[in-house]
Amino acid sequence: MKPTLGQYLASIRHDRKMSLRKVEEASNKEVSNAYLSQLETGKITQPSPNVLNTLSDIYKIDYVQLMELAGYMTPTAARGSTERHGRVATFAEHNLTPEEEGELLQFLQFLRTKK
Amino acid sequence: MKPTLGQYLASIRHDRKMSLRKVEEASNKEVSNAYLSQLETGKITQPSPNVLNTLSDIYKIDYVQLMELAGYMTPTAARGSTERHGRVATFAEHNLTPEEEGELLQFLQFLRTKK
DNA sequence: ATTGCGTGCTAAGTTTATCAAGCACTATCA
DNA sequence: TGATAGTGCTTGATAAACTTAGCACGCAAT
Repeated sequence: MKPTLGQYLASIRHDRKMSLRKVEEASNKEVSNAYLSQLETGKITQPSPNVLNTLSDIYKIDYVQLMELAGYMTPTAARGSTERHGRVATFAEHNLTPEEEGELLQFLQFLRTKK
Repeated sequence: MKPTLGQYLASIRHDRKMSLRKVEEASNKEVSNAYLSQLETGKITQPSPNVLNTLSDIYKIDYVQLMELAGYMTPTAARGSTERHGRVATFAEHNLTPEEEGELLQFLQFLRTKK
């Protein structure tokens, strides 16, 4: 299953070690903690681009990436550029430790050998 | 002075000499004529990016411009679009499928919550 | 124990985009 | 005239985004 917007937002927030209310505060109340929770638990799947923008701002992640995860047309996608897989959720934003990197690689091997 | 989204859409449609129902048809019913009317008369100010995309497609106008007129943040306006994390994405060269990305993300979350 | 805070989450409400149906008007043509 | 079809627009309903208030838990210190 392709990562959902909620999954991705949650994983990023955990990586940044921020609480829901911290993010709310960092957004100047533009995004309430309750709303963020609904986003991360998948109860809301298509937040307004403005919300996505403030989140990408806080987390320092790519805005267009969030737009794509939310199922919105993006300017690059609109130009008919082929959407290559692997471009959506690179793990560069997750501040992986070397240990985690190793575990993930191992898990990836497992995934691919079992196929 | 910048026109409103509705004004702009209406002027473009008139220029293209299309009726509301023609546009509806050209969009494969993705945009109803009733909805378009409300858009042009300013009763709806923030249509979904997907709607804007199909309209920009039909009228052959710039998608990003419509996004801006609708009051949405655009990738070029959002800072960090030129930045693009300089760090190497560890898994970038692994050609991950969306499915694999999802599984890896989930696994990473598991790794971090078990600590 | 209990006060108190921080955590994520939910329940119920308001607002808004979106659709289907249909109205009022005009023009065309029998 | 009357029928038909095209025009923009409105109305009423629904779904989904968003808000506000508050719950329930865990945890630390009193």
